[in-house]
Amino acid sequence: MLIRFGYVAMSVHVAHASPSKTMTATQFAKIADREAALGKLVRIAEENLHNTLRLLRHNRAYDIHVFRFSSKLVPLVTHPLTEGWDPIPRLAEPFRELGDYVIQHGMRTSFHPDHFTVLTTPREEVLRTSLADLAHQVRMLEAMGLDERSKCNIHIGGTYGDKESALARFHSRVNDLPAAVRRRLTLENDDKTYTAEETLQAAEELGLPMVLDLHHHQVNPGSGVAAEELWPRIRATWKDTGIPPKIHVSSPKSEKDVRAHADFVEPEPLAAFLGAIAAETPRLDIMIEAKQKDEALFRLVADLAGREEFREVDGATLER
DNA sequence: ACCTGTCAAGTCTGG
DNA sequence: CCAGACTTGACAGGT
Repeated sequence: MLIRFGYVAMSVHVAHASPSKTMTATQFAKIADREAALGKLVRIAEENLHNTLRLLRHNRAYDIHVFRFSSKLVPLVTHPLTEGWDPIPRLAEPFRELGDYVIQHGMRTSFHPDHFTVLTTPREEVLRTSLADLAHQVRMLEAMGLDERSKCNIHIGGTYGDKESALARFHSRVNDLPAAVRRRLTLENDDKTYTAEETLQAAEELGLPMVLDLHHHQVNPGSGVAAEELWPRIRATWKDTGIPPKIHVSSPKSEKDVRAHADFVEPEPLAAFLGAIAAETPRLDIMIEAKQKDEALFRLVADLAGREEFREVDGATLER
């Protein structure tokens, strides 16, 4: 099994490289000249895109092939204050440059909208903004020239006191999505509401790939079925995508606060999981969600690479 | 340069 | 019906 590792949005090693700089809505509203205010947002977005490219170069230097873009690359883009504003044409060049770099170096990239994107919502307005968010992220991937192997990963959402009807809404809303959006979706089990089993069932029914989050499964295990038992079905959801299955790993911050992310990743549970699935899984991509970002990646890879069962292929790729 | 309260956004719980 | 928790990087305003 070939395993690649990646991290989320920002690096603890590359200084002053935030890809999520922003402006508050209050500040935006204070600027009388709307064109000037929008121009400022474009400048911030350019800086975010530039910093993202710096991060990709850093990733390349350390053999990191998996990366999640910040969901805040373009500030306030789906805010009501900027209604009717379309900054993507103005940002075509930096987006294209990012995408070219990703393609040139064979990287796997994705987006993961914030928890305000909820397709299960009964509220019309929330659904509208959720769809706008998704559409925006897909447009950014398109502006980068990245094909449908670059995904947008979402959770199913809330229950509103009735999981059955929430799931029914989820199904019909996914089916109503524009094809270009739907084909980019992946579904992830969450840490409170929709278990890995429930998420898997929805993914199978909708024909979407499922991202298994091992930490979420640990704190929201449902019936308690082991992740490796679900794995053959989860793996099967990736069959026709042209990309390896992806999982998320992180560790509880503390016993008191098990859902929060720790600085680093405990290697042991992951090593055990990988041992259980290695035989049936030729390739796997692992997204590390730890506070110490790429440093957590380096430590985890070093730990695993030191074990007998693993062989280091490059700085962020292992063979098991 | 550094500190602290605040920030666009949703959902859920509890009062 | 409303306040607070959840969670998080960065802003904004102050020293």
